[in-house]
Amino acid sequence: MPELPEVETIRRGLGRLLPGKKVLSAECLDSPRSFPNSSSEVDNFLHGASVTTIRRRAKVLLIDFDSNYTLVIHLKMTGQLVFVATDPVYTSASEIQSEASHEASIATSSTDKLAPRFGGGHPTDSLISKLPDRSTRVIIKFTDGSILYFNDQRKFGWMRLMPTISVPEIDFMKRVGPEPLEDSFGAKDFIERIKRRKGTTIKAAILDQTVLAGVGNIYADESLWAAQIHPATHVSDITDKQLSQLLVEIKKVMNLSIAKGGSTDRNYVDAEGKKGSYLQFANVFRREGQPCPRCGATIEKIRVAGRGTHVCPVCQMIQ
DNA sequence: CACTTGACCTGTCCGC
DNA sequence: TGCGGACAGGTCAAGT
Repeated sequence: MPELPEVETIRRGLGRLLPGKKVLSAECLDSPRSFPNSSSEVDNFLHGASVTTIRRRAKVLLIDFDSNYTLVIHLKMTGQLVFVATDPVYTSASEIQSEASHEASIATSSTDKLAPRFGGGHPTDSLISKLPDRSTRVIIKFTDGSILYFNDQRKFGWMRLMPTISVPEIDFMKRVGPEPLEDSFGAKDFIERIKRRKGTTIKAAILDQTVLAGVGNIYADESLWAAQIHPATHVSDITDKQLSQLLVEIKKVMNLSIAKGGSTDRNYVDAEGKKGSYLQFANVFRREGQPCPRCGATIEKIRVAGRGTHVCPVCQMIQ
């Protein structure tokens, strides 16, 4: 769930909302799991610090403070970061809620199967007014009365406060591959990296974060469909030309998703509590039993690389 | 060493 | 209607 396009959407939202805000307090409701820093670290480097910039690397969000500390956040599958402007600008929160409601009604009108839902089925507009809820893990309050909620149903997500200068030293940061949307990342580099995983399937290879950053299950299935490559194809059986096309499709699919505010499958929302609409444009993901938009064959759901995998059995032929 | 599987969690959905 | 169990997937640790 949050994959690169979702995390990027959140980054852009928080980038509009947070810079300049000064932290009043930070509270972890399931301490220390979701936010294991010591209270002295939080007191010394978060309380009273102001947000400078919001960055993203792979699926990791980075909130920098003028204390030269950074909140490193991984949302894993069900994590949310939702910003709520309470008093003194209560009206702006209301505007956000009505926008979210509008978008949710559009999304719901597409197909029942894809109608995004939230927890127990609450519409998005009720989310903000009901926070905190039982999925809330961390509450960060700012001096102007606004609040940032870190929610995570499944408790896989986490945040850590650490010196900004130490962020690149995190194991994950050292190992993670290049950003697929960087212009400087091209076919040659992609092909070479994929071929390091020649003993496995192409889906496992593009899901490997050390090969390429940010691809998760949704965009793996969608880009492989677009490139007409069966997800279970062994890397050694794919031509350079096909890999080159696959990179084109990965970039296309991710850019489209960012433009649509990401994918809301079950509970992803952006920084303002809004759902993403990309799944309305998905060709295979969660569309098993429906006709392939390209050839009309019935889309199947199979298991590849330990994941539920959506594939057209006709036009994504194993080579 | 390369690769695969299981664990971490909780809410939802399906079948009995 | 209630309940058990399968399933969802990002990442790391453990197993093959």
